[in-house]
Amino acid sequence: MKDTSGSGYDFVSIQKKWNERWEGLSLARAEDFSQKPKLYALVELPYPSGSGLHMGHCWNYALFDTYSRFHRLLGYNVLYPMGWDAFGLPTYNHAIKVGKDPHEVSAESITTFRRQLKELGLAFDWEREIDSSSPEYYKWTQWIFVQLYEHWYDGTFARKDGGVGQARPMSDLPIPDEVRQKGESAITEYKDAKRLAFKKKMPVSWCPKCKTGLANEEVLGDGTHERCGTLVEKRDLEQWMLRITAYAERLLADLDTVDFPNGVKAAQKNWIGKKYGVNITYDVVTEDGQKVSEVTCFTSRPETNFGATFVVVAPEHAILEELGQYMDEVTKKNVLEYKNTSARKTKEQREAEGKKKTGVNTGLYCLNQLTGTKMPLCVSDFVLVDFGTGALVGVPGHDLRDFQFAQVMNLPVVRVVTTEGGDESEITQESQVQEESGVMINSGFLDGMEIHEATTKMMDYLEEKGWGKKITVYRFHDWVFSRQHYWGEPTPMVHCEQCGWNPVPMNQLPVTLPKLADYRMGEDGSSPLEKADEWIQVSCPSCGGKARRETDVMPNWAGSNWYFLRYLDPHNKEKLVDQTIASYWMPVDIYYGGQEHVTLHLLYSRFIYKFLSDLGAVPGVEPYKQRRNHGIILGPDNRKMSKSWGNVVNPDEVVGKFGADVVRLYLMFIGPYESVTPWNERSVIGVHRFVVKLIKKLKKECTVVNRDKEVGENGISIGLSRLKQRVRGDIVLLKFNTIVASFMEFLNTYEKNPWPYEIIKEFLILLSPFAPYVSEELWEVLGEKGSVHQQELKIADVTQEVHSEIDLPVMVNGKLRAKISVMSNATEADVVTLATQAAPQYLSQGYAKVIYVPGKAVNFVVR
RNA sequence: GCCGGGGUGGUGGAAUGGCAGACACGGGGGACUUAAAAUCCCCUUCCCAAAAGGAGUGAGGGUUCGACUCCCUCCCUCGGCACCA
Repeated sequence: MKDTSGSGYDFVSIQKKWNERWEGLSLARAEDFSQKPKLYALVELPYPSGSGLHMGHCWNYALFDTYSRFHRLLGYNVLYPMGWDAFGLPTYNHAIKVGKDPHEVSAESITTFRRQLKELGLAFDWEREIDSSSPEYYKWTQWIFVQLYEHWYDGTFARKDGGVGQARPMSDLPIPDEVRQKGESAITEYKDAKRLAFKKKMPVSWCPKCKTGLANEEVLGDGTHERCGTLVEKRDLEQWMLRITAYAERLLADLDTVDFPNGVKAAQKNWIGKKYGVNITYDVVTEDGQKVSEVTCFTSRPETNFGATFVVVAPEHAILEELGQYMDEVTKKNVLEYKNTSARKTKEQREAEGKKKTGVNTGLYCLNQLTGTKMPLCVSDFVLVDFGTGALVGVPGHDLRDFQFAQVMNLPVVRVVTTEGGDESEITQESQVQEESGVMINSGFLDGMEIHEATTKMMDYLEEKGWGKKITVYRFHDWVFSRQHYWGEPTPMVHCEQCGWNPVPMNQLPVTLPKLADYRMGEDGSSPLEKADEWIQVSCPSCGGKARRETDVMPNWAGSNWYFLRYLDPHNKEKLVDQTIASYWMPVDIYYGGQEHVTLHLLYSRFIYKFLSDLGAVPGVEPYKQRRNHGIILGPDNRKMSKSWGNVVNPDEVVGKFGADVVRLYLMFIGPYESVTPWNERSVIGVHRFVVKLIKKLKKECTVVNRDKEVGENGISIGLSRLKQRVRGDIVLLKFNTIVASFMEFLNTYEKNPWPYEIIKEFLILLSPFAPYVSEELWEVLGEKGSVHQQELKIADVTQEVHSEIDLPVMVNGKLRAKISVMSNATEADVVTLATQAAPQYLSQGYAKVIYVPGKAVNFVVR
């Protein structure tokens, strides 16, 4: 395809020539504090993998390269940066596979990526390039961690911006007297329980293939690791955790202030899963009524509590151990066995069980204060230990799952809500279980009330009596922030036998990742850094005694949480980012990235930004003003591109075959920016034809061009001004596909017309963000000096548009019957007269009414 | 089950209250050529032999002079969440 057809399009030498010439021009340099309006356009930074750039990257970056270039032409100070999310599992796994040092593998991949991006003609501000795995960068990732460790969340603190809740230094943490009285270790324990970064032993998801713990967000709905597809297990591990749940309320509320797609907002709300309800505490009693403990149940529907007949706790619930002493030996054994069996159940087994609940009775009871009855206390794995309190109060008459459990366990069912029509019959089957509507009965002071009205009444009542406490619970959890592998930021913490955990002092950051002879993971899941003896041994920052470094590293999200801030001030040695520079550029005006990051990166980085905002380190409270998700480019066979399908389209190959401009234009033309569309080489050829035709036409026009030729008010001039309007309107909406169509339409329409010099010049400026090489080449052919990319794009105001002759549809009762040709500013009377003549056969009986919408249509209403 | 997208020719897709199918692919016919490739011209939603005409944007109803577009009911499909109390 390399100019074999005599097309005059030798893209190889054109690209080579301009890549060299552009090198010194800094076409994409963003200037801090420029008087021009700023535009921060951000694309997700890639993790550089061994296989090179994939088509999805190209799509993502080419579209926003065009967006950025276009705004530069309009006079914006545009920041469009690029960097490398080089830490993390993909690079690490690849290094292990090829048996090299991850440092080396990562550097090689970055070199490939950078070359490929440049060959696509992407104009990034390379002076701001960052690498999350470089010590200069991860010094600040570690600094953020230390700050989290050194802060606690005050949920009642009145913020400057009028909101409530803020992170505050540990030194401001009030220590309650009862804690103080217990002494130093109690105070330390109390403090540790409040920190935003804290260590906790807990069951975490564990990937047996990657041999590391995972955050809940990294485990897919089917229970597999989102990176490698392996079924995850649960393991008890000591992990560093980040208290993201402290920010739940603000993460939810501030969604209303940003321009994100509905789906993204909904997914984040779903993920956070806020629920309002009440925690009711019940006395646990033995058969003969002796109180032995208490259990707290969360419920969002307390109004049905007169119908509560049992309490169920999760098999892992801590209370069971304590209650063991009050159970007989057989019961105790049953409970333990049940716990072990359910721990071994896979997700599939649970799903297969479906409605068929399982459980055991503890022989103990909970006292229902409302009815004075003793409710059996049971154990079942349909109760989740990590939602609410891990215990629930069963109302089998009005909750389907409770009913199913009652059936299996032979527990009584009491009706407290009537079905439609006032049905008060006994509930004996699932279909009778009423959850959403009805009137209260058998419920004392609630009788006669509509069910939802009774909810608040009951909450108030329980609180008044001191039996319950209103509470908001969240579905999501604190963020597991430790990984037992090598290729990540070392966690900047030191453990001393005497003083416990201490953060590495600021002046000793970064804690650099040591090189290892063998950087593979231990078979037992131990961190590879355990092998770095010298590195581990340090003196305690607090007492100077012997201490050990933390050997777990941070997850791959750690570096990408805040990377968009480092682009602003990439070489700052004193601070993460200079406040005044950040105030100039932030927030990110538009952020374009993948749907898969919605509850991962996008939520995490909003959390970290809010924390940094609490520290006063960054302006505002939200990092991204506008977010758009890109779609997916499928293989030509309509399946997801994958090596196993053999349907991967390699960017190097297509750029080599068609040239960068054609690939860029095709990526825009392929469909809407968020669509899921197959790659179609036939369609690439369509775009190639357009480019060749354009070059042919313009080269011809350039040689016959007469610089004095009048532009005048001819068709092509009006056509070009309309094209400009369309391009400008569509680029704001990211409708790149229709823009390319408009360019094609323009060429088709005016292919036979002469193109005056001024028209060619303006056309090339308009085209330059879309096809940077071709337009620059033709700019030179035209005899222009300088770069087409440094010109100013002038777009006239819509109102100044010249009136011209247009086709106007003539409709009768909304049906198209004729067309007339009128001036776009013609008077209604003239239009109606013309229209009447155009469709006489439909108007012979006269008409009742005429509606004229200038420029759109004229419609006669005939009755 | 809940939440969020989407459903338009043979295909990717245009049109967000005013000419349905822009633009492109594919297909058909023709020109050029010894031939092929490339290129150029014409046709290409469906029904009817054609014209005239009619039907038509997942289905049904509604609002409107006028609906792919707005409202209601339903179906299908993709994505997120889900034994979440």
